[in-house]
Amino acid sequence: MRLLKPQEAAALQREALEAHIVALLRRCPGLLALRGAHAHLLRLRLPRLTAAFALSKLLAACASARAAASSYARNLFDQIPDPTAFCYNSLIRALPAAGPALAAYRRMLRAGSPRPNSFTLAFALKACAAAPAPAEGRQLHAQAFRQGLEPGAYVQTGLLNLYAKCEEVALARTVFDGMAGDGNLVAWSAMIGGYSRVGMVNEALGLFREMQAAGVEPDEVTMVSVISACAKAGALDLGRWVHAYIDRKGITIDLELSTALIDMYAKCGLIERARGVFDAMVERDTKAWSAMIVGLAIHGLVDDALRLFSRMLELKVQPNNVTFIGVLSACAHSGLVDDGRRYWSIMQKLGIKASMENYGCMVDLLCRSGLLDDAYSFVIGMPISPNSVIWRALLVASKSSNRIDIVESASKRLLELEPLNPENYVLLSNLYASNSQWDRVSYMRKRMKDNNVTAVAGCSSIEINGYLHKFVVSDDSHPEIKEIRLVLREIADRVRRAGHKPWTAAVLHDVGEEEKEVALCEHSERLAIAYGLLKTKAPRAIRVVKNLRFCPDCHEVAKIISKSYNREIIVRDRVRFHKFMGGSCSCKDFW
DNA sequence: ATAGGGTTAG
Repeated sequence: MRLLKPQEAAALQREALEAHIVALLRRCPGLLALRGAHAHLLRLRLPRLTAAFALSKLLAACASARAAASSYARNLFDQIPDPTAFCYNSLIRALPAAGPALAAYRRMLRAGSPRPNSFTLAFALKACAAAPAPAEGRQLHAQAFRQGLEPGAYVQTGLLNLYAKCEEVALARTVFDGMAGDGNLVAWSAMIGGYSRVGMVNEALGLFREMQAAGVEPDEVTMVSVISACAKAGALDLGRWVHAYIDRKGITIDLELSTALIDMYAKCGLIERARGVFDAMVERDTKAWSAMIVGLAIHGLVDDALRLFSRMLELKVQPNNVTFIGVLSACAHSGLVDDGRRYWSIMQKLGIKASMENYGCMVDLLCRSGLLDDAYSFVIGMPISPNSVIWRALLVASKSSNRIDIVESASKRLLELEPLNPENYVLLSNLYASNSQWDRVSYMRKRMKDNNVTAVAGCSSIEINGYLHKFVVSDDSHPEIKEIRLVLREIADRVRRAGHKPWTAAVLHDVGEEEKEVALCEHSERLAIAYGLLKTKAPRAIRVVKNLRFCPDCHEVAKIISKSYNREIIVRDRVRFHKFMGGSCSCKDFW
């Protein structure tokens, strides 16, 4: 479009001027363009009324451009003589943080006029949901109620989403039930997303079924939450079905849905399908790349993960701390200490602030490579207080060392942080037992008893011919336990002969007495795999389902076993893997 | 009159 000259503007009617302003702002994608348009409008010396119109339109454009432009938006707002509700609403929408947005809302209430309308509330609620700021949201809810505002569909879904974002599923459900049967797709999606977020996958998937029964057609946003629930549940068959459903319904597989699918296939063990989805994408953002890199890393496809990361950098996609979780854990899986250190410094150079998980990856990498001293000084030098995962990693690594100082300080910190986690007592007790410090062992037992902590047995299960066989830690009552142990021994031999890295061997190390020294849950996991090999002779899929715990190596182990026995083993990983970063045992987190 | 709600990687 052609920009007007001041004398042309002066000759135009108000309607024509307003049309010019609207057309101009429609073509402004971001803050810079908006400032340009603003400058142009100032040059036109618009009449007072039209100038106010231009300012409110600018403010609205500023809000929808979602540019970090709080101060600019406030500035625009202050230039409007008698702000209308539209102006207030645009201002609230333009302020991304809950605090400033609510301050603008209160300012509106104090001014007495104009009165807030349903748009005002919807924007303010959205700000609270994005924060998330549950207390402020509730306050808003109460205030709006006192103001006698009619809760329309947008306000209701705003509230529902606020509670869903704050992980208050029961409250969200109350709002959802209150709007029952109005066929509001957004409400269904928000509720399914809320359940999925807190890991209530059965509720999420159940609600998806109810939604279909109610005749509400899902869209791609709904399907993101549904797929994400499948990923969290490790529900491969359902996930595949949902993918087919998406295709059948002609639902667009956009950036977000592709990312969710990559994550689902990777977590459910089908890394090639994940790769297929990634390759088919036309546009990939940081999250998509990260999902793929992390997926490859947990499958032990280290070279692929690192190659993909290089490609990401080449294509100038900005990595973040999550991307580096994938990169660093890939290095840890292959013992690439030097590479890991190099990536760590790349991360710093890129100005990415390391998260607790990033520190965990680095400690894991150093520990797995036997560099206990380096790991310890790394932990001591951390600018944030290390979490329990990190202390556990150090403890596991110092087991066969003589570093009593490390054991002492790590165990002290660990029990301070998590005095009620049975896993810690089991770990320490085993550690002291292996050093024959029996007084310490009984002291641990005593502390455990004093704190009323009881260990709950871990279990894994395997699906063979539709039957679910369950294995519980240290339960040897299985009628075929002797044969199972033979298979286990054979697996250990084959894995050793395959000449893979020692840290994988540790997972499948000797059975029998020594086994008690390794992580409790691994026992059941290994029994399940061994039983599967014992029972299925033909080269077919053995699926280890819903394991309560998987170490990061399990995909590598599965690969070795698959190759060596010529049978496909699909490992379903329903656990967020950063939780057990550190190669140690872990029980409580996974119940 | 103008505008609006739900989604993804750890």
